Amino acid sequence: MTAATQDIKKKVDRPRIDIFGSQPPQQMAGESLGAFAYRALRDAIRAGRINPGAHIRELDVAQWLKISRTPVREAFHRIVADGLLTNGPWNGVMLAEFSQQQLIDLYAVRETLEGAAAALAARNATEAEVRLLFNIAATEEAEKDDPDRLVVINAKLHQMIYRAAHNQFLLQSLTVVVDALGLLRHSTFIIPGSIDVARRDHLKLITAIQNGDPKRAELVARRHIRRALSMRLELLKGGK
Amino acid sequence: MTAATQDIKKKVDRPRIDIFGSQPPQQMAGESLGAFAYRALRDAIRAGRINPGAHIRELDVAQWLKISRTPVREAFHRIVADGLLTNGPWNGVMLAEFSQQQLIDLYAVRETLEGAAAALAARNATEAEVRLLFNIAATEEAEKDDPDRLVVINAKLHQMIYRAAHNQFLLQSLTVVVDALGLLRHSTFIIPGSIDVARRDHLKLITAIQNGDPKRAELVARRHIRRALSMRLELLKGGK
DNA sequence: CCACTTTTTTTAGTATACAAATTATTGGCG
DNA sequence: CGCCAATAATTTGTATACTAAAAAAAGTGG
Repeated sequence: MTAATQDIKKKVDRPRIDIFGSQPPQQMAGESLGAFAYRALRDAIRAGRINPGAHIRELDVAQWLKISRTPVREAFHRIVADGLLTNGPWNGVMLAEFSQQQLIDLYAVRETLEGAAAALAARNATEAEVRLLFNIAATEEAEKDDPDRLVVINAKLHQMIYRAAHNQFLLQSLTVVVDALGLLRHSTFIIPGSIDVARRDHLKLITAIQNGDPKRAELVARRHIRRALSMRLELLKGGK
Repeated sequence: MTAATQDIKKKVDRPRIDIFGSQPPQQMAGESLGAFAYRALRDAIRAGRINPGAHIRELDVAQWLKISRTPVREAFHRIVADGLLTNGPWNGVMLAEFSQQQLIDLYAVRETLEGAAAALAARNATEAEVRLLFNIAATEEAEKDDPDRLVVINAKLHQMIYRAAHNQFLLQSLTVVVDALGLLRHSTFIIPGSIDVARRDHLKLITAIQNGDPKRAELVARRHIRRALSMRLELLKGGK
């Protein structure tokens, strides 16, 4: 081991998670504590209440949720498997954070899978599903001035396309990738004009699906994701 | 809930796993018991020592490995996340088994991802990696009469291509899919002629990668997987 | 004041005891 | 004999106590 490596290993600081003053969610009926802890942690992560790189301690989470460590550990393992948590340089888990290269790689996988989903949706979507897609697109149009809400609608739209592909494994793989990307704090919708571009992409994509045109659907979907990546990178360049 | 559904739920038989008379593996140095249990279970699954659909009990596994239930549960959760174990119709886990449609879906995802991996490998593979690929192909040629060994070599070759793509997330997604397919008992190499076809595919694929031709690499890879699926389905038709 | 060692504290790993839920068994009753 | 209820046995879910390992803090000698 080189001296430099040792230095790195010694100098890592592991800020304690500060974010657990917030109200914990409540356990739903028929939900095991393990599932509850899993949901609570994922929600906290999605909501951006945990800093990337922070050391997340079993006991802190257990006390936050007022349960024992056992179900918390279960939740930890599941989320590590999801790729949202990762084993830190020390022993214990931390919130994953991605380098720029990792971001590019992640988007490459997403482009591939979204393309496949779009093509499959063009083949397999039912009429009802197509109608639902247009409904969501209409909502998007209606809410075009509320970026926060658009993020949710956008996620729902994509999720619906994955469903329309009628392939559970594709859905699963895509969910993993998209969840990982959900770790990124700021939405790209704050970039001027990006909202309109995305909306036009969505309409073209849904139309291709309606027409049963897999080739075109795949093309549009892939271009849509490539655009999303370039916007993401632009955000990064401009000081996070 | 319909009457039929109830019937199904009541009539499921849940054979106990019988397979645990075998010698358990040994814990490696520096390996936690949780990791040990994970490895032991995965090995048992890969080796086909567990029947699909059998109810796998925490206590049985714990006693088999002579450890407590706690690390066994950890292993269970991880393998469930991998998709190799699944929650049975009752409460508890069982070895996953796929319907024909699920098989087709799984291969569809694999085709997409393998195609992407091949294309990326054509772009990103280093000279050393290409050399290694040709080495493995040579081994394949040398061992062409030993189907059992070929299964291993084949897996190694594909794994090497995934690596050569230099995209950790693609590698991850592919590993999940390929592992799930590894649950299928019999290799398609027992089909006469399949070995030669596969070998030719591999050579074409590696050559395309060497030439830095992503388009062709993707095409060859996708065709290779489609062929693998049709052989798999043929096996299924012929009475498992 | 700094490098190094020792002690203390913290944290994750594991075992076990117990609770809750589910499944199997038994014993009636028509 | 078959169906249902009541009870017993099994199995998973959760909490807690303990162990081992790692990190932080406090000493110690230069």
